[in-house]
Amino acid sequence: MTSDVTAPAPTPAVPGDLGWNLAMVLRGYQRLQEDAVDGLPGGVRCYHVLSTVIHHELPSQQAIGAHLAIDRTVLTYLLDTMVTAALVERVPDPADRRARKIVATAEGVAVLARYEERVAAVETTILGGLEGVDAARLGSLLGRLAGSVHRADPAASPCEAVESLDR
Amino acid sequence: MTSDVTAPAPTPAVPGDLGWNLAMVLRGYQRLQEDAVDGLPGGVRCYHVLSTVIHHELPSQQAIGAHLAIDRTVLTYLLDTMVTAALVERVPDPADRRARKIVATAEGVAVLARYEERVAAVETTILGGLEGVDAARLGSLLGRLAGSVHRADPAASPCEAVESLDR
DNA sequence: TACAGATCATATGTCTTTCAGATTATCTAT
DNA sequence: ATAGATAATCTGAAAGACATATGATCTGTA
Repeated sequence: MTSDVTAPAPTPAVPGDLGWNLAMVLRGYQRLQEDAVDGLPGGVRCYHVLSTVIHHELPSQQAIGAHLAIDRTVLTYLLDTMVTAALVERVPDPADRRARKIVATAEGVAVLARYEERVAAVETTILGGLEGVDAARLGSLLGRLAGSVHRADPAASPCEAVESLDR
Repeated sequence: MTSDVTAPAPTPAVPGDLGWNLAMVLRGYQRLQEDAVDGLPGGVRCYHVLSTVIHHELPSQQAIGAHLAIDRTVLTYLLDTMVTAALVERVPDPADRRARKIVATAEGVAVLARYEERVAAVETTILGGLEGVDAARLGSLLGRLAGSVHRADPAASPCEAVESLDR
């Protein structure tokens, strides 16, 4: 099997394989991630939210939910557990008192840093199925594709909020 | 600390981005696919099952369920709807009368052929965010990675059954 | 100012989906 | 022939997602 891919198989052999491959990889990734975030209240989603809060400073819960495709009603009680765990705080936005900005506590920042190492290890493990250069290539391609998908569907993520960090 | 491997950005900037990218692409894919399989009883999963039945001739429901990560109890009534729709039949395996081999009817084959065009179009659309060569490369890399993930976790898919087609 | 409509977070109830356990029939091995 | 394991099915309980309704607030308009 050579890896020159130009001519022979531009599309996977069977329609649907792309989805199967994506799902397979994502499933393996999530399984490892579940172990990696053990101890975090709220599980994987807590990690996602915490990471989002710290790395993209989104202005409202709604923006976070849209970014992660988490329903607002679900996000409410997910944040409850995170506030209880003292990872984040709900700060009323002075500019818009309906909205609450979610900010990480000092402990939240520390906790995220600790778990990011483990998640990074998970990614390394998953990508370990490919050689270094290919892994990097896949990451890059996937990132570009995700960006295009994200752009193609503004409904999934309100770009206003993300835009500032999107490039 | 140690994640600087070879190139400037082999790993996404933030741990978790890989998962976010995967989820984003998969979500976009599935959304399009849901429209594409409109009219198929049982939705996307029906397509998956039908495709699996026809392309990989697995010996039992259990093998199908493992391959697609569908719970056996769920598969039972999913197959019910497909049998009702005359897409597949449950054929008692003469070699093992506990097991039922799921075979597609002539109509099932025809229906799948029809929908495969639409799903292929979906994949083309999704991959349209990349240029041709890159799309092919991504497909190839993803396939290899999925294979490695699949092999790393024998629990998710009983390899006996799939092995013959897994090349 | 006053009002209407829209928006953010939350609370509540419904509804689908998932999952564990028990059941029946069958296979395998001793 | 008997015991234990396995394939499919059935049942009920638990979890999760989703739509809807509510209270507070913002925006625009007259």
